[in-house]
Amino acid sequence: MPKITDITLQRSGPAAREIYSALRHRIMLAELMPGTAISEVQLSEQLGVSRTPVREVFRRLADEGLLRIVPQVGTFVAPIQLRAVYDSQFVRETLECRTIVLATANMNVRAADELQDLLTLQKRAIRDNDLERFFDADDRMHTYLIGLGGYPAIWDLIQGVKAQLDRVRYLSLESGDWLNRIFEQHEVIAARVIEADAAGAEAAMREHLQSVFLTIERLAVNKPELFEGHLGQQSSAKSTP
Amino acid sequence: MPKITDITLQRSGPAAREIYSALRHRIMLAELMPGTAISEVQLSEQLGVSRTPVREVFRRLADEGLLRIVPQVGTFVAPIQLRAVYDSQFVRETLECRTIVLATANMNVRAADELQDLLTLQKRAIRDNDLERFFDADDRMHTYLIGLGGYPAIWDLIQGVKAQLDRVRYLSLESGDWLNRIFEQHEVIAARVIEADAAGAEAAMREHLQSVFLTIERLAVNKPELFEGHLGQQSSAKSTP
DNA sequence: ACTTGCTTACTAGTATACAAGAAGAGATGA
DNA sequence: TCATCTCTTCTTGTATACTAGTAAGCAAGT
Repeated sequence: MPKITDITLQRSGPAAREIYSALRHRIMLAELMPGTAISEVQLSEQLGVSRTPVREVFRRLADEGLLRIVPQVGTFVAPIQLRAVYDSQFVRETLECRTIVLATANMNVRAADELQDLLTLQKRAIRDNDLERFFDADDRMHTYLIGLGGYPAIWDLIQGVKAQLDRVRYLSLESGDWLNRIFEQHEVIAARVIEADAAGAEAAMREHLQSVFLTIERLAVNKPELFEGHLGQQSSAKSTP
Repeated sequence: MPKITDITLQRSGPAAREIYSALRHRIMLAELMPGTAISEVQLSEQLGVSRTPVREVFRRLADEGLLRIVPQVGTFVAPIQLRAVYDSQFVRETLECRTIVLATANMNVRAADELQDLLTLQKRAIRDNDLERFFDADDRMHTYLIGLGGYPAIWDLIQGVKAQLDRVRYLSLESGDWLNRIFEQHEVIAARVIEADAAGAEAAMREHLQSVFLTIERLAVNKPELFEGHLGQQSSAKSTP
């Protein structure tokens, strides 16, 4: 006769985790625009759970700067603060430019193959014009390079600050042209790392990150309504559809 | 006849925030040792509130890596992972060495006065042998230098990763000797920044942060029982006193 | 027509109740 | 004496009820 502990295979699963991923995804892809009001009750009913797990998710997203909780008033998708975007860029550039120097020191054949594979993934995503898949492969390449530098956990930290950057990236709807340019930069970075050219790799990485940042800055000028203080008056706030 | 809203002067205040600060403080100062079990019910009764706010605090501290929540088993003060300490050191050194270069470019008379004042605070804390006050003044100096670099928000990020470092610092019970050495390093850093010597300031900062790290590494060797995987079996776990 | 005051509907914060699982104590059997 | 099973008691996860505060809508008075 099996012990009770043996049956614990089909766990109901942490509902909160699912909700977190889903909601975060919707915010990142701007399916939920900045300023949009989100009700705990409404969302919990929509998902068929109670307020408690939804509430925990709200708290976490608020800590990440993606939601803004106003006591006794409501919860809103946070506006994109240009200040935070600049800070994110600074942190990311500083850390990645340092780690890639370390990465060149740990170079080997297997790593070269891995980088080649990641480049191939990106090329295919561009061919299929699949923005989300390209960003995913992009992330994986940066992740791998950071791990190669010897501090894989740094990526989690970058992931956190990168959230504000990525929100704008998705909004900017970068065209195939830009994707190709990003891909070419990735190729240069990979080449420099593979040939263990520390200074060259660092320069290539810095140029790459800064050029991505420029497209973001451009959007900030073209669509200023998405940024800064478009909260406080939630005049244009709409409920979740 | 007064409105109902007029009587609402004595607000109870956000209980969760208070609990967060208090509990975090107790963990940081190692009043609660790694591995210690903390019960939601027990703490909520002790504080005279319900489980809900306590639960939110637990979640946040778990996200920061200070608590470890094991479903259906318990919540424990997280062990200090040497890996995380190394990562923290790397991030902090990388970011602060970059920001201090920027700080030298923004130097002015008022900033020099401020740095002098902060050094005075530290000297007095050492004289009074007040470790906590010294660490506080220490933090304020680093905060100011980062702000002077033009990215004040970066400090919040460093604060987050620094948590793991500070836990060890408090545990190491640095003596007056060490405090004096740290103070001297601060003096050198301030001097280099004031005379706008970017390279010198960066070097001084790097040496400073690495020397602090060395004392931490030393403790990790001397008291290995506080580190790594001392959870899972909470054999030595005690309840909150 | 406009202002003032109150009612109402909605919000997040908190408290409490219930459910599910894990671990240890103790009984029961060999 | 030792192993095994069961039950009690703990834990966190979830659901629901209640409190307090905000803001907008409505109605009465000017």
